[in-house]
Amino acid sequence: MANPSVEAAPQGAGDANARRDRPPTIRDVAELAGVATSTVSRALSRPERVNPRTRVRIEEAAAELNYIPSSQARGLSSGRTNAVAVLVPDITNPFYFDIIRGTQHQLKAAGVTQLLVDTEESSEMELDALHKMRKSADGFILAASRLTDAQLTEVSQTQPLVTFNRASTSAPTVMIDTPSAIIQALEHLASLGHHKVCYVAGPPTSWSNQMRWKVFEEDATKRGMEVHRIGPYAPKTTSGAAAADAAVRTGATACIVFNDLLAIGMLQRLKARGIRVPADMSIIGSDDIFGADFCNPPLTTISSPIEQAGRVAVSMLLAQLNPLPGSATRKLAVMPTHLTVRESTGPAPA
Amino acid sequence: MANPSVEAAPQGAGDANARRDRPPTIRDVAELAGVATSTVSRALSRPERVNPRTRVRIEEAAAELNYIPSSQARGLSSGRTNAVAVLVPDITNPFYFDIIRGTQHQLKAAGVTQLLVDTEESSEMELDALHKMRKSADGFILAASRLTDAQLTEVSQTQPLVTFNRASTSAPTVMIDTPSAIIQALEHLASLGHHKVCYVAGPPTSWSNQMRWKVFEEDATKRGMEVHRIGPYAPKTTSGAAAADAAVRTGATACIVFNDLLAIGMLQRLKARGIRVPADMSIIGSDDIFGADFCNPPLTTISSPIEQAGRVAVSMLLAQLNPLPGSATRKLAVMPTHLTVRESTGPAPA
DNA sequence: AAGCTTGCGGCAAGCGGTTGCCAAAAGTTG
DNA sequence: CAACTTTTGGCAACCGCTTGCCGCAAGCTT
Repeated sequence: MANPSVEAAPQGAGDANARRDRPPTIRDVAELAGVATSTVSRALSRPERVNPRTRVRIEEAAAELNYIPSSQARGLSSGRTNAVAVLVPDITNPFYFDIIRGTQHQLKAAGVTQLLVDTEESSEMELDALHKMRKSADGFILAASRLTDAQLTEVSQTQPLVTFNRASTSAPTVMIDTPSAIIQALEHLASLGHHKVCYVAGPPTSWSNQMRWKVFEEDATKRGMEVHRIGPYAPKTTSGAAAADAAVRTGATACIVFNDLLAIGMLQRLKARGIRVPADMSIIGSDDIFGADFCNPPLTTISSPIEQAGRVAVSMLLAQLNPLPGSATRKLAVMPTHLTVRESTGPAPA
Repeated sequence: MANPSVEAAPQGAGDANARRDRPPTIRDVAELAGVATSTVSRALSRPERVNPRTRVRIEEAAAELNYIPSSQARGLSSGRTNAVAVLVPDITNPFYFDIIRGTQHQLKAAGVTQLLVDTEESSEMELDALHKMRKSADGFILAASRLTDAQLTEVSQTQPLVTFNRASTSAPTVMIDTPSAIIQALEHLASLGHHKVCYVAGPPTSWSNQMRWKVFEEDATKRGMEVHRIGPYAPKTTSGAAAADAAVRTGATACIVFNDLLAIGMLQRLKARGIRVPADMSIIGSDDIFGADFCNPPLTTISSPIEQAGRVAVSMLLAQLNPLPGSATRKLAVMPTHLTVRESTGPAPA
């Protein structure tokens, strides 16, 4: 631009800004700007540390060369990777997609790379990932962690992390307000005249599963309902058939199901068996995943802003990584829930 | 293990393998094994280059220290990052979930990190990501790339990549056998007695959208059908309402829809308007995403092994990255498709 | 036994940045 | 204008690992 004649002779031997075959390094920029690499480095990462005039020169040089700092090298010397790992138990589960979406969004906004890991519902894989990636990520977001409290505590001492849907005394946490949700759901069922209710349990290692059951039992008992529990089931639609059959045998007229996947599976099975929902049995899912609104019948379910939860988790993690002097880091965020009533719940059969 | 007495005195001051506060480096391993760092490096990455006895010693030392090489450092010096970036136009779309799953799976199996990027349906963001990440990823998988042929060609000269669902002469590609699928779908409709068919178009920048329309028009015309086209629509359920209304106005009795998301949205709208599917109108989607089997009515759709496509894409990319002397790298993989007939298609209204 | 391979391991120079420390330059002050 | 403080920028030592090159020692050949 500034020197078209050079453009015209791109192969000039002594060309100062001759295109190297390799991408430009900080050294190229330094040379072009006539400063030392250290100055370039500072101009780019701590602009206030450098004279505005110099900075502008450097920025121009960088722009001209189309310079992009190597995150590898930066990571090596600074110890920071500018990446965050998000660990989910099952990438297959639409529920986690929402959270992944949230984290992805927020991380991207912060210019941080997301490293996605599927831990396959296994605490070993989770620990393993945590260990293996300790140098390649600045922090971790553990969605529905399968770790024990002790493991969690230990890990959180070494690496910055925030847990999602898994209470922890040691690490910041973002949670779904499950108790409130279950109570809302039971209230809804009670108002429809249901007396026999059944909790359809998910994975035993899931903390939120335990929570849900606990609140369910307490509150349903308090209401004088007959409470049943079946499970555990894998949180997949394919487990729904067995769950539906078992649920029917309990004699309950309404089920609160660990998650929507399972609930949708149950819906399918019930339909196949000719058991009408909600006329014969009401079903309440949890999570309001993609599909809950258009399955048949549309599923009454516990909704919460999962994607936003992902964003919040990222914010909390980033706050932990770059603590602002002023603000204390938040240790807990509870996401509100509400019951989205659709067509899978109705009056108890007479 | 080999020396329990040391175990018993973990705080011994002169302890050779005293726990450093920092994670062990290759130097620590070298020291413990009594060799040079270069030897450790080789023992770990090119085992045949080192004497079996030495190698064992090194491996033991590494295991004892719980050594994990820093991918950063490794990347810096070797130029390889052991990471692959997967670029999808919209992480929100369940279709891409399947492919992400596939790539994630296969990459993990190969010990490669997946870098997930949402390009937001924009070719600029795509180019940008491609550029910014050129040093942080060894290769790229471009799902449904929005780039022009020229851009694609240019990019593929600098970086190893494979495209998915986007033909390219310059880069290896894995494709869905769209023509066959569309023909199957039309055949299905023809056999049900439909004569007026409508293509509901997706994003104009989508190559597969163009392909689908092209084949649709050709084949439907050949069959003497009356062909309509509406759109473009954003490939989301929310666009389904407008699409449904427009489709009805065309007078067509059957629609082939760009993708399931849009199709499901149409289903909802048609139901709301009291237009029965399939009695009044038949709908065929594409992709067989999560939810297509349990929406109402269950969607007849074009299925293909998307997740497997993701795996294949990874294989092709890895083959490109580590070419085996023997085998030539495959330039094209076409994934088979079939029509999954469910309940959204039926005989043409009389 | 002398001369040659061959296998194995070490040396040291990077890879592309960051950063502590220091000196020169610039700005202040009396 | 000298003495002092504050900016500003350069030097150079890493960060942890890879790799080209070299030399030594053991195994072969004739």
